[in-house]
Amino acid sequence: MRAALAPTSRHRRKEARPQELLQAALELFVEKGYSATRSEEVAARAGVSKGTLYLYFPSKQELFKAVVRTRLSSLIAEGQQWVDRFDGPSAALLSVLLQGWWQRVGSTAAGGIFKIIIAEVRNFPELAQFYNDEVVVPAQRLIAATLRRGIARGEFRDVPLAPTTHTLIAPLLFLALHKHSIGACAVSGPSLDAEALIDTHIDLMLHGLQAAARRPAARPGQQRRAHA
Amino acid sequence: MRAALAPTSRHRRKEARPQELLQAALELFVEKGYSATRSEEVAARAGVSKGTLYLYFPSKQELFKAVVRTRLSSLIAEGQQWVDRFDGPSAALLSVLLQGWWQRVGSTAAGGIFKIIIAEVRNFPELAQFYNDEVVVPAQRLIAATLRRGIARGEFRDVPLAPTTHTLIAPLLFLALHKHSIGACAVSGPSLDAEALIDTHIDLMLHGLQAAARRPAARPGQQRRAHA
Amino acid sequence: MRAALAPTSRHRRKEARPQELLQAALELFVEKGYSATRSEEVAARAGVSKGTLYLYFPSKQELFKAVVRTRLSSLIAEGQQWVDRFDGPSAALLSVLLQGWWQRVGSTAAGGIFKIIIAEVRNFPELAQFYNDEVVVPAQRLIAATLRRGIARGEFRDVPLAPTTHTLIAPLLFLALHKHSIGACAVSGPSLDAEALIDTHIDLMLHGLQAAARRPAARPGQQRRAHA
Amino acid sequence: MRAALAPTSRHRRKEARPQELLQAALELFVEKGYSATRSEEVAARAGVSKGTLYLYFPSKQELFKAVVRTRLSSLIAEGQQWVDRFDGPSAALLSVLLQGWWQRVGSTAAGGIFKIIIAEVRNFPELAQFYNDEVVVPAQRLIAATLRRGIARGEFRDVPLAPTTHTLIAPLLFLALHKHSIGACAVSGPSLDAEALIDTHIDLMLHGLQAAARRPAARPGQQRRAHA
DNA sequence: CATGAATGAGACTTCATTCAT
DNA sequence: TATGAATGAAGTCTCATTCAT
Repeated sequence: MRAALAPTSRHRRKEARPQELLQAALELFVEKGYSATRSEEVAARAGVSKGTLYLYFPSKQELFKAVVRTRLSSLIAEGQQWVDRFDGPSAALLSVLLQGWWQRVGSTAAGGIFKIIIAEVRNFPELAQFYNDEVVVPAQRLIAATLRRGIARGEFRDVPLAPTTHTLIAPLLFLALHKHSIGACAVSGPSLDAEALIDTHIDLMLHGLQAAARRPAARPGQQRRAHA
Repeated sequence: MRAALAPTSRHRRKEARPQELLQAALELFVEKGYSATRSEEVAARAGVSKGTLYLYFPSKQELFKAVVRTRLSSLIAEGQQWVDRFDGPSAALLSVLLQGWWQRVGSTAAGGIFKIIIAEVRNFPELAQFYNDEVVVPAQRLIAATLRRGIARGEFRDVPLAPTTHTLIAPLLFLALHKHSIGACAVSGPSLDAEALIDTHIDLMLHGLQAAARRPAARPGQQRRAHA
Repeated sequence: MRAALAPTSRHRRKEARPQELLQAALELFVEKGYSATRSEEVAARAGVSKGTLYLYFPSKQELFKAVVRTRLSSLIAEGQQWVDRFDGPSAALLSVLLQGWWQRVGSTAAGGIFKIIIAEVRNFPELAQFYNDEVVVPAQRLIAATLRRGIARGEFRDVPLAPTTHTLIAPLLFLALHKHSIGACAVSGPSLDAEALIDTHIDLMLHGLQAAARRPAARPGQQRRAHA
Repeated sequence: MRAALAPTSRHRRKEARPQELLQAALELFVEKGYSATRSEEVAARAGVSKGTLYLYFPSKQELFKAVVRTRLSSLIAEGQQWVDRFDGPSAALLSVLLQGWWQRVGSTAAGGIFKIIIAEVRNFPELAQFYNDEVVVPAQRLIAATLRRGIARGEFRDVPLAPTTHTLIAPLLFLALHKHSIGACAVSGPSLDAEALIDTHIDLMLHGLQAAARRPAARPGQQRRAHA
């Protein structure tokens, strides 16, 4: 089934184990939260026994940290490359970044990591610094760079960077949070239409950001979708 | 016999107990989360024994629901009255609502309730419905009513209500979430300036909402504070 | 309302309290058993507060002993008088005793005391001797005397006294036990028809006891009721 | 690898655990009753820790149900086979059934189960239905089938089935009840001679049941033992 | 006498982690 | 390497009993 040089299925399994365990752990941590996830359940979902989990990760805490490490770091670098290479209106760049984040992160399982962080970081102090350095700072740098670019090119008003970054990111993060908490419950409340929400958000933001004179220009999300 | 005199210390304690317990519970739930808070610890912080807690609240879950009712439901009802009675520009009303929410909820311990909901609602399905009925729906009604008012009076563009409500609320909620999770950790990262952030958010929103022709009018947050 | 010399209603209440508490305790002990009965519930059923119960009985155990003492002793003496005075066929005497026991004891709340004894005597060692001396021995004496009378008069076969006494009594006691345990549950099983059962039992017993030659004589239960 | 050799001590223990736990549970339930037995104590008597008990039985209630199934249900099924296959006088069959019940159930620890049911079934409604379906109904079917057989073959009088079944069973059950309650206490009262009592009971019952013409026939208990 | 708020030992059950196999 | 039986600390909730009023 596999080429002669490929490792035996046994070896392959052995090498794949950590990834399988990390995937199972991510899913369960997102579903139930860190504390409420039982290590036996992680092992079971990865198709191994409880003892095997402890062969690869010395404790539940370390397993959690490994999940965070493997799932968040690569996502940041990719975005930074977009910003560095982009050559077009800043409004379009901002739109691409936010839309892209939702498609590649927010709407996937990885989006649930934010819920875990919000929920349990305070009971898990060493994670706080790690998450701040590894995720918060680089992500804010990304958005701030884009805003600075727009202001410098005269496309955006001269807004304060940090708070604006927050207002830009928060609704998206919040959407991911919602998706993995109340949104995951069978509640007869109003369900969020993520796509519409993101379009509206971007539209609103660009309205707010753009200098009065140029406002009619470049609003990429607008062509595809009218605000129902 | 006890007539108009101050109640005995025993009686005074008895009447104060529920509030003391609710306060202790709120603090601990916000600090540690719902599951991670031990009921004995709530009792201890209120200065009573484990058993006494159960004299006033039949279970940990009911204790939590009582906290939500005391600290959120009642304020939302109050806000609805504001909206019903308000007589002035919708921009001012929106600004008052958002600023007021931060001062009375977001910046206080009650703001931590959102973290708890986000974090644990999925493991306690009964809470999902309770929170949805008691908080989510009334709060969205509040904001939507305000937007509808502005649109009807020609002050706001004809934006879609639900997504706009989300973009208006999310950054504030997110701020509260941050304050009680990463923001509560002793991390050397960038700390959020909540006041500046809210001002910027409101400014940005009003820019985005207001009809082009009238934009220069009524932006209450703007007079008092320049965007740092 | 009461004669002038009668104590005030307050005093009357005070004197009636122990009886009211004992009555409430009997009912609840029979319903739930000793351990499962909460002392607050006993107090509530007697219309007083928890503290008051402890004014009259120093502990739940003493309350239980008081219930047993006041409810079992008088029942025995009454039966003995019947035996001493009876003047007729022994079959009729036996029938009267067994029927009478069911009507005056087994079918009433007092019948539940046997359940309590069976259930809890082993966790309550000092009660064992008391119950044996006060109830078991006198009751067996009663039945044995009747059998001895029948044998002496040539009405009954020469059966062994102790075992026969047991076979005579057990089904009735068992009926009482059943009434207060499984019989009190809403179970779709076969419910016992106590009257029919007692008639059949007496019939069977007299058939078994009576000397072969005389069997057709005196079977009191038989006239009134055919065996369905 | 372990082939036909004896299992390792670890494996041997694992297979024996459920039986050890059931035995310990039976003993303690009979000694103290269901509620008064602490699960940790059951584990300790079986030589394991608290947690291990829950590895094999999901709750105290399920543990109890397993005890009933192991010690009563299986024996009743066995008895039914006896009845179906038996080829001889019904008096002998009845005698075998009652004597067998005493030897295999009544005189063993399993006889104490009836005490538990009597004592606590009312506080555990789920157990009522379980016990009724699992024990009461099958056991009554067993005896009723035997009576019906005797009546059909002209060996027994045409007695009513349900009440007769009760009179047949009750003294045995009562004997078991006594043995595990008052009989288990160090009381200087008259102790029951179970063997004699059962012989007498069977003798009495067969006298009562058998048709007048045939009474002298087949009374198996009679040859071995005179009524002391 | 009477009350009922308060206590705290103790019950059942869960689950991260260890370790003999 | 892999297993899964075993452990025991910890969590929620109950209830007999006390005692200030």
